[in-house]
Amino acid sequence: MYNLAFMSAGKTFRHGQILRLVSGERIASQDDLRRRLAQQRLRVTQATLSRDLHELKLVKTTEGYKQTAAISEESASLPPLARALREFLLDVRPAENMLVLKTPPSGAQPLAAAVDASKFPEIAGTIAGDDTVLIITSNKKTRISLQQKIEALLK
Amino acid sequence: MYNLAFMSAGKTFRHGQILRLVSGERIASQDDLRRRLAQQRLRVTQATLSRDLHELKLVKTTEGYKQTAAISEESASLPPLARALREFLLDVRPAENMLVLKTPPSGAQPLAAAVDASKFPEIAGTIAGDDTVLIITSNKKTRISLQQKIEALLK
DNA sequence: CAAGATTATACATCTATCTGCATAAAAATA
DNA sequence: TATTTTTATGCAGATAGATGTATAATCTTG
Repeated sequence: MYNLAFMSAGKTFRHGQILRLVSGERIASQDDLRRRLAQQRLRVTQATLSRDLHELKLVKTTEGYKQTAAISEESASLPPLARALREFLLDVRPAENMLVLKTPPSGAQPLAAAVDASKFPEIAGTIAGDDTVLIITSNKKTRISLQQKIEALLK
Repeated sequence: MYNLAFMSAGKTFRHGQILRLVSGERIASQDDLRRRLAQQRLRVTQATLSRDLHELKLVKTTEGYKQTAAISEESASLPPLARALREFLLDVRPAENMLVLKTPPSGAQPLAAAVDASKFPEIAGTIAGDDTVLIITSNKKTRISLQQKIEALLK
């Protein structure tokens, strides 16, 4: 069965198609976009597209919806830190003025990105491998402060 | 020993704590595990732990719940640490609660994998670049202890 | 084998996410 | 400004995942 509103191709795929469409042609309105997507059997309502465009940080220009060139790559859509922690964090290991976060394989980079984006004043820098994120703080006290904040996000 | 008083969180973090617990002590039953987790504020029922252990592919042995043979084989397929050290280690550089291992180009990743597999209790985490492995320990004393063990393996 | 201990699971609940519908809010246009 | 077009959002229903309860199934031990 295809797309009966709920179990369809999924939001992620739709987002990809939206990005493809807006980069290739002039999409003048959300209803325009709705019609173009419907042509490839992606049937959703304008309300959903309003939310999609917001999540994708697309803005309306005279050339139709476009990515904000400057911001397009990075800050586009990092999940909030609490979310990343819930998804990736396996263990927290304090070590003097550092904090080691353990993740499943391949989890360290996305978690580190979320940590970086949160811009904690305690953090001097982070380094991530495959399953390990190393957070460096200026001293032990700041590490404790940071650790408390991170632990608070887990509940 | 790492974290003492910890928080309640999602399934991922609980899984990480379960792995940490079973690798460090004998967990004889699911109720045992439940009690140990409860000590760090992770309160779940035996039913949930039954599901967790299945997802983590932990099996009950006379030594308590442990990783399966499949994963044991994988870690067994890694060269023993002593061998990796002899093959790759160029220099050992202590730095407070850290130990920096220098290797020839491309030597850091395999050496770090061997270090990880050895599961030293002193190690909070490791991060490897191309010719440098950074090992984080909880404090200077544990770093000294680890350093002695590693240097002993070189003889 | 029987009794107790341990583990697995069917079912219901709770929560989070996604979506459509209806409509409010805002923007564009006449 | 009034009307029309476009976009945003409150609300409710659907779905999926996680978990507790109760209980069934299995294992251990005497």
